[in-house]
Amino acid sequence: MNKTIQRSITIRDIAQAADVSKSTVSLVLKNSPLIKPATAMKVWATARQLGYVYNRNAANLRHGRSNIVGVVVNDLANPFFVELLIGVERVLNEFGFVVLMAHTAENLTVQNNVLVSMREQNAAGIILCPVYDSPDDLPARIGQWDLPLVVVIRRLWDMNYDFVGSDNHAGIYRAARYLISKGHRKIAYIGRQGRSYITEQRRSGFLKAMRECGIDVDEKWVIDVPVSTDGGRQGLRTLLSLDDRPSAVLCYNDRVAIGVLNELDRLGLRAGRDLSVIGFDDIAEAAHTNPPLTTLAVTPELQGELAGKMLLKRLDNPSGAPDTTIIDPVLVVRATA
Amino acid sequence: MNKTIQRSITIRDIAQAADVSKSTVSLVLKNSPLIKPATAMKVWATARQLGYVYNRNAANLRHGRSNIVGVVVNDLANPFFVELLIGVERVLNEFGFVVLMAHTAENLTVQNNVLVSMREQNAAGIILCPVYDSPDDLPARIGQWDLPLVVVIRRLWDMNYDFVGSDNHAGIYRAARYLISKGHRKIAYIGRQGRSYITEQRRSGFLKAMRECGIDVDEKWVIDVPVSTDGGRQGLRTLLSLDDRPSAVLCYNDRVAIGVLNELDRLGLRAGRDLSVIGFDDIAEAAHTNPPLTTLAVTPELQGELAGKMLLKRLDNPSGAPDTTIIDPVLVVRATA
DNA sequence: GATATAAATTGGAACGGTCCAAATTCTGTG
DNA sequence: CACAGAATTTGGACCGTTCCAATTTATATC
Repeated sequence: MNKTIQRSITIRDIAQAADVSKSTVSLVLKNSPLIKPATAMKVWATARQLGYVYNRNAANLRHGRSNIVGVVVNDLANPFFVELLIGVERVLNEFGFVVLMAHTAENLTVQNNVLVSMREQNAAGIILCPVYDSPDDLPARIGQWDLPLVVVIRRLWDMNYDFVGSDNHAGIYRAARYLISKGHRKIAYIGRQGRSYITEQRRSGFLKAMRECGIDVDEKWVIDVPVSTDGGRQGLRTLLSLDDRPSAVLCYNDRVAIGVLNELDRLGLRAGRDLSVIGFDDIAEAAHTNPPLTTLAVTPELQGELAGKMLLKRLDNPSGAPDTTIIDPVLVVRATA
Repeated sequence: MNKTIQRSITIRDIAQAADVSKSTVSLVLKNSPLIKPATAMKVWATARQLGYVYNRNAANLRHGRSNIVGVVVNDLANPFFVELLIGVERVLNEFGFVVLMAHTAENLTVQNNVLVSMREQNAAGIILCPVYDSPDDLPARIGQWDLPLVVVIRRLWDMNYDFVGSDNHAGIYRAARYLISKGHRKIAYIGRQGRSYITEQRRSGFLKAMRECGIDVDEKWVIDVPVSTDGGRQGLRTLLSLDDRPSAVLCYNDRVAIGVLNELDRLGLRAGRDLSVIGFDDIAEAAHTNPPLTTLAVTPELQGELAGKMLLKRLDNPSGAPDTTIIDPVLVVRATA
């Protein structure tokens, strides 16, 4: 065991061994065209031979930017965000960036800490899905930090920032119209507890479709639950306890819908036959529920990729006007509606 | 718009403004007891006032260690790993570390790149769930990099490293015994395609239970599939196409089991009545499948926490003997068996 | 009030790269 | 062969912190 404390190999060591200057080595490492190929070869060889490891810390310190991108996500328990994360990660990796991941669990304090931490870490940029009750000026504040930012999925009331997300209003509207076209009139909506832009958008999409078709909405059929499978179960129980039961239910997202499906099954009812159910997101698992879930596809992984690319563009051009990409949800009809 | 390029505020700026030396400021920032409280107050105040941001890059460069921990995970499409990740992240965060996340998608090349990248990033340590066909000397190689490492979930044949995982052999064995005790004799096992320590362990747990009970295993009932919902579906179809069908099926993990459940439902069969099904992992979603899945609970989130803590311990004591924690799977009986 | 000791503070040298302006070595041309 | 211009290479300052040894200041003791 050679247990001497070994100072790590630096650019200088290579320089000495290869008989060039450290500047040359530096240039070689970044594949500069200034260097004569023969020299480059020689340097690479000795670098490899000495077991050199590039020190990004030192590099970052000097030129003031890093290859770290912070990604903050709030609910990894929801596969939607995981798929998003996968997309982001793939794109960023491809372009030589590395992902500093943080999970806020919908906690505002954690979110703040995490953002500060990423700033200290000298992140090149941030991809953020804000906690539901984030202050409206959050993006502006991050902007003042000179930290390029792309907001994903959850738009705040303020909209002056790069954004990738889906058209929540149009999505739910489309699903509602579909149900109506199938002859449903007694349609319930299980929404999210709490106020936010996205929550309002979805609810209003539902209400608009109903209004347009001249269908009265019994307010008992519009309920709010926590966004989780348990929320879905609980929502369904509430609806089934009514004297006048709906014949179809539109859910805030797939997680909620899966809870609904589960509760239905428990009660010996069959989704699609006894009650139509539609979700939102089309997470991977929606194709494998029993019965398979009819839902609105918003391609989370693609959204992740788009967000990654938008950030890269922003890094190239920090001062351009804010960009926005909105995915139009596609209704995927499976077995539940 | 004040658009002058602003050099960022450094420790020196604070020093000047607060009329102390930069060394003092440095000491204050790390809450050194050497500093007189009054001075510390003053320094903190000016730091806040100037909008100072700590530069971890510089700090890391100087003292040679960072607060970054690399977490490499291979299959985020499997909620098991996500839950693990959540656990890891929470613990590390609590202790001031930050997670550099990487997703290898079971690709050995990606895994290598990612590890190199983390090394360049000067990570304090690594938590790694190795790609299935990782070379056996991978942990040793990382050890030579002087990079503290905790391997999770997937043990290689070599075992000389910190490890957190579950007892795969005992888990499947227990499930098999349970099925047998329920009167099943025609039990199938849907395993994983490819060889690895963990794959062998599970299969042998199954075979051992059968042997012990003097039950012949029809080799047509022991099949291998890709680990995915589709793998599960495909496996079930294969089994149902046999002249002699099994009455129960043990699955490599919950994802596979969910595929089985889905295919059963599609065929109008009911898991638990027409065919008993048991999974492995007890991912959150197992409680919400239709019908709810009987499975082996291995508490992935807890395993993540344990792995995080083990790494922290290793950072404290780099030269101690390798540590191992094995979770004993608990059979959670729901509706499918 | 002098002295010994403890408590606070400080300047300067690292850490390992990148950047820049200047120096050196090559080319091709007359 | 001299020389301009291009192609390569190079030394030294610098990025923002921490570490260390040394210095200054405060406190206790006689």
